[in-house]
Amino acid sequence: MSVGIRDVARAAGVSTATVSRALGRGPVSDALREQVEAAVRATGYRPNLSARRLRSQSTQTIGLIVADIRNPFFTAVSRAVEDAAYQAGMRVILCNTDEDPTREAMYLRLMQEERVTGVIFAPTRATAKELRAAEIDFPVVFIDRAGPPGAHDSVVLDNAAAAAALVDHLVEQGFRRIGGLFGSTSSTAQERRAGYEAAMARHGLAPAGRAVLPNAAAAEAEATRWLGEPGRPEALVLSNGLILMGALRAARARALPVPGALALAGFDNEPWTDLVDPGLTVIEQPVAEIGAQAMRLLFDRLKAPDQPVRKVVLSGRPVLRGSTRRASPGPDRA
Amino acid sequence: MSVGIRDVARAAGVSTATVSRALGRGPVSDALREQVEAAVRATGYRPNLSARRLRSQSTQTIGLIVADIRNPFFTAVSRAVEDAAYQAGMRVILCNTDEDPTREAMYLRLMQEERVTGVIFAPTRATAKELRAAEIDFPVVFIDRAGPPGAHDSVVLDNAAAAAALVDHLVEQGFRRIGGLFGSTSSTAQERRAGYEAAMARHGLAPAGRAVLPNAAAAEAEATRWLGEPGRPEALVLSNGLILMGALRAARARALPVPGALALAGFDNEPWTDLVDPGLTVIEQPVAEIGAQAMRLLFDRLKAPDQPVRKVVLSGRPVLRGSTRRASPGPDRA
DNA sequence: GTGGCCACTGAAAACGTTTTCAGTATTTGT
DNA sequence: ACAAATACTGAAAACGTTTTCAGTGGCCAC
Repeated sequence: MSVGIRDVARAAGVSTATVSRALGRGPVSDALREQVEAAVRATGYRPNLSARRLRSQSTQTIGLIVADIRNPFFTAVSRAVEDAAYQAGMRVILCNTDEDPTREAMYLRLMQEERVTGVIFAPTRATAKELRAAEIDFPVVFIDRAGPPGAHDSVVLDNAAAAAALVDHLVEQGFRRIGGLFGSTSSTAQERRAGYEAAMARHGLAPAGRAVLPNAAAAEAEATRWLGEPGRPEALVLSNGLILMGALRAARARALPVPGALALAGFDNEPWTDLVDPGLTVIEQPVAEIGAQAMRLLFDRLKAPDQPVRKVVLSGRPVLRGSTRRASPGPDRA
Repeated sequence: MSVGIRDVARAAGVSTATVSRALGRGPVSDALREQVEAAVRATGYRPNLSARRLRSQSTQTIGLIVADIRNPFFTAVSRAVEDAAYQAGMRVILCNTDEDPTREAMYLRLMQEERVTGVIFAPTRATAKELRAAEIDFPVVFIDRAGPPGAHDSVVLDNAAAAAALVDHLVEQGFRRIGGLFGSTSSTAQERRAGYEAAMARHGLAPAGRAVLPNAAAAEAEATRWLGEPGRPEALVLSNGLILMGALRAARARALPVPGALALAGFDNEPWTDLVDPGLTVIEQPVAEIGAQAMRLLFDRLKAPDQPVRKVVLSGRPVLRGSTRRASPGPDRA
């Protein structure tokens, strides 16, 4: 049926071992190597990767486990990861957890069965906390979100600083009643909330943070509710692109002019954020860099399994747009 | 080192064959099945999928080859495909071709080596044309784009009708000098262009279509150039979401009010298209349905390899928004 | 009581490679 | 010129499963 290495060996008049070596990097004379290559062309041979993986005990496969590939942040990161992986001759298995710890556990088990070389993982807080390196047979690099210090390599944003930068900017623009809407499932959202609260405190303002499921629908619902309450915030900090979108929809639904009645500042410099009117002030994350760094951490870990755990912290870049423009001429400098 | 089926067999006091059957669906007595399950728990056994695939000659893996996962259309489709695949106990290998036939060929070869069960593929025109079923060992379902009739199963939009609907709408709104910007690499963009030209002809209008690489940057550059020319169009039809975004940026760059000086109508009802001002008129594609249908076609084909080739044609849903609102009070009804 | 069937089980082969091991021919060192 | 190292090669083992094949024992029908 399918042509195997035996057929190539027969066609080339050599042993299967020689064919294997000619295709790999074993020592083979130039003459035989050419014979083998000719035989490969003649037979149309394609190696069977399942067999190769089994015998060589090296799957050349990495798992990429994220919340939802439809979140543009993860889309971009995944593209970067895949590019790096294919370039290194590895495959990627992509899994969407929808922020569900049960599915996370299921996919981690699947990764075990796949005998993956390593995993890049954006875990929920629940899983990040309990995932001990001892339970799994492959290195894990946390991405976007970190676990307890020292457990796994990770590449994250300086979330607290980024959130604080947004608050500082809002305060500087004259806003005072600044609320925050943060994802409920990730450590990253928590850090952003902490950064927000610290900055508010530093300015002598009362923080008002709320947690929502990190998707646009939940964020819109919560924001719409909030904006209907008395004493509603005059500015909002939103902990990711989906929540930012939800908040913008809520402002539209409540017919609140931005930034006149409500200023918005969020995360993720998605392509549409400068197309809306006004443009949205956001923290731009270095998405490609995050993916590439994660792969680098993973490769380094594979090369040196016992080196100390590393945490790469990248900085966000504030992109200031109209959604946070000064509310009033800002007189209260005294 | 790692615990294998032999260890489980030893722990359970049975043969490896019995373990395999107990875990699969072979006939095993209840007593032994329980022993095996206990042994699995005790040893922490996880089957090795590489070995399983090799022996069973069934990889339970499908390839998904698209232009770029960062195109929201493909993002959404891929999520649907992956959900269906995992639900059926299959893995997905995702590949980005960037519309490059060389990369397409490379990934198709990779799919051969993976011995995938099937492939879902959004090919460039070049590859779609030359990909004969004889050359490959697995069924292929074309998605979003079709090849020559009868070669492969496919699920596509009724592109010509959708593009014509946009033209009809624009004409009805009083626009006459309607241009079109279409992707240069896919059969789908070509069909949309054909639909556009047919509709223009039907209305007695002169078509003015141009082709660009289907990405936002290229589209913006071309549109900006076009809008600077004398006799520039007063409306544009854009063949996908990226090109639509590029055109909107071009309008902004040229400071042309939409729809006052330029109406825009495009494809892909992405979340941001109703957040910009004015909202963008688009054809909404049933993205989840496309992914699900592709999987269904693939499974059907696997069950009945010799059934006639099928082509599923889905309809787009026009979503009319402000970007195509009547230019003038539309007096010329006579 | 015996033949036949059924339900279950284990030994061993098989999947398609890579890798080990042992060997041969050739080259190098002295 | 000879020992030793080097460069290459093939036979066979190994990777961890599933599947085939050949039972074994129990049960039923006669």
